[in-house]
Amino acid sequence: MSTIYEVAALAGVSPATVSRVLNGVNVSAEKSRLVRDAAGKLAFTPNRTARSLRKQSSEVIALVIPDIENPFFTSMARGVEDVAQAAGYSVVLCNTDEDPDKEASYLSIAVSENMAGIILAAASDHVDLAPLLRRGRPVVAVDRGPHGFDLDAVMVDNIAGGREATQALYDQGFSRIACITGPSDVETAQRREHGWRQVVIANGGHDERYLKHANFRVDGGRAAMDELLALETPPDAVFVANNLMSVGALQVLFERGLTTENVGMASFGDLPFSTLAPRGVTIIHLPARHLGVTAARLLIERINGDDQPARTIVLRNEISAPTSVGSA
Amino acid sequence: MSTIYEVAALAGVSPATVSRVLNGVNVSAEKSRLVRDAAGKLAFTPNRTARSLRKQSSEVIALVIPDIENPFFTSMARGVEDVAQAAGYSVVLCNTDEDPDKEASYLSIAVSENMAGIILAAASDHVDLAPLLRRGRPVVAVDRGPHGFDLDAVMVDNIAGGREATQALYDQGFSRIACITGPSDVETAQRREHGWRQVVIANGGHDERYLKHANFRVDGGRAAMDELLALETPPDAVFVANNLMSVGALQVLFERGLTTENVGMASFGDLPFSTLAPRGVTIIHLPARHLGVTAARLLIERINGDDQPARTIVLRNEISAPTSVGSA
DNA sequence: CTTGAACTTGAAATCGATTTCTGGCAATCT
DNA sequence: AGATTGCCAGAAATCGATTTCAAGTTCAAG
Repeated sequence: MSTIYEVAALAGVSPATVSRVLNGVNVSAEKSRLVRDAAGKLAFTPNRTARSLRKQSSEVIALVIPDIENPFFTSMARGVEDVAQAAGYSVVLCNTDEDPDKEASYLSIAVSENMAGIILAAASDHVDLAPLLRRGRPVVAVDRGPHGFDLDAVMVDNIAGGREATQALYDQGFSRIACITGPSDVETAQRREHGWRQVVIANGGHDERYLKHANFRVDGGRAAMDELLALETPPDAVFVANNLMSVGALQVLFERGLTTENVGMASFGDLPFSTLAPRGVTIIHLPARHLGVTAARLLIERINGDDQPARTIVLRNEISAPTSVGSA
Repeated sequence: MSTIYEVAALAGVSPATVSRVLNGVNVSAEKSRLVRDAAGKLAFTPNRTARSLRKQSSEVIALVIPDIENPFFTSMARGVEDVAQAAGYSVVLCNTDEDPDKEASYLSIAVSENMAGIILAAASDHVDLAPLLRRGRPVVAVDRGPHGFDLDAVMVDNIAGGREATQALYDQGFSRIACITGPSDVETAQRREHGWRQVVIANGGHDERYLKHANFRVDGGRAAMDELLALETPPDAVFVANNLMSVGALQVLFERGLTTENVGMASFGDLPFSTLAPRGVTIIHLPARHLGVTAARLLIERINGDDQPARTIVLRNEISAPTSVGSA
């Protein structure tokens, strides 16, 4: 690998001039050509580490997500990537596994690697962003809010979604509606549950035994559904607060020979590869890709020096009723 | 953010000593304590960019994959991450979208960011790894082979898998067996097709119109299935060479009111969230996570200086017959 | 003809760590 | 006692780019 010094030597100019040519600063046409020729001949690629050390910033943005195996987040990642790529940034994906320690570690790496900015779907309520912000690194919160920090955020309306989903189940004729939500210290879990609670209370159907907390994964959905069905008076419908738990809940249903006509279901978030999914499930569709696109746009604006007050953007969810229930 | 110089000043020692304490080199207990105290007081984190510039290497490994939205690859990523994490490395995920240019760009970034090593599921047959290898950066090929380079590789047996899947369809009583495979310049696509071809020829059922190339995604599977069903004499079964295309093919089937009893199906690779998937599909299960784990182990051995000749590890696939067809 | 504004260019400082080189000091061996 | 070995720690060089500073040119205005 060649350095700027070797290019300079071959072109017969100073390293400073080579740097200027590379960065498009005023240089005479002739020297510019000399440098380009030399660089081509040596297959020169500037060392990003050195550049980043000097400039105190790199063209990399970090996307920190809690579960890389959840299609919701990979879809979001795609959105981020497409925007970032077009703006000349590369994206590194950091998977925290909902673990605050892993999250802290990745954030600290982001600082010490001089990354240009961070898009964060926070694992914990208690992230410490102070070191990042002190260094002037822009951070955009996505999916999960900016816990006490003054940040741009891109969200969906979790409470409204929880309400709509629950109401839809009542509208379909169910009356004992349970809720399987995520870990109690995760904001999205709290809010979706909150939406459910509002509606069941309004309908006089509130029963605290119908509320289950689980991890946001398939096995969590399974376990919670098992518990619900084991109750003395099991619910006749369930609002499940994320896509993967819905998969788990459906598995349990089918394994017991039940269908969504016996036990109604509404899922917050599209079932992954949903065309393989059973009909009869009400879905709150989340604009996953669009969340990513929007977050990336905001971040890049901030990187480019925009310093207006922090914005929170709430994207709309769409609800789709099940196709067969009601018609059959 | 504080630097090693500030820590040195506060501790009353030289920067060199601070560095030595951080790296566990011989330093007297007393100075060591002074340095630790000072570092703690300043919340000092070493600047990775500077370290990496000097050491000519970082603790980051790049995982380059063609499709981040494919659960096969994210599952592999999880495997890589777990091993890397435990060994003190962080993993950055690079999504090439099967685009050789994006791939080349990410590989070049990997070099110029001094990354410790690369795990590559190559998009194209014609990757140029020479610059990487010249710099002594270890590269491990995963899922797709090392095209002409002398690399460690971790693979599954694509030809055997194609054969088994096709044979299973014959065994289930189907006779006109089509193949939906990936892009013709992707090695895994070629080999899975090759396995299919061997078996259909052996059974005297070869018909070139039954071979379709598509991209490795859901829409590719849809398009190919549409074309197959539009043939004068459509096939009565299909071997689909990857998981996402199987999803697409199944969609088309169901939309036309057909089932896997009318048109048999075998999928190379688990259907994503397969418990939602229809029964009646023969599956070649791929050890996705294990591929990642193995690749990461090999890579870390190389990073640590192992220089035995290149190894190729082939992991076993398992086939599972459909549960309902044949029993029903 | 002089002055200075505008533009190129190179030398050298800089980013923040690691590492080599070297000197000082104490312990060990003749 | 004198020579040798070994350890510790500071000064300075180093990684490879960018950027500041200052010098040298050219050209137009006064």
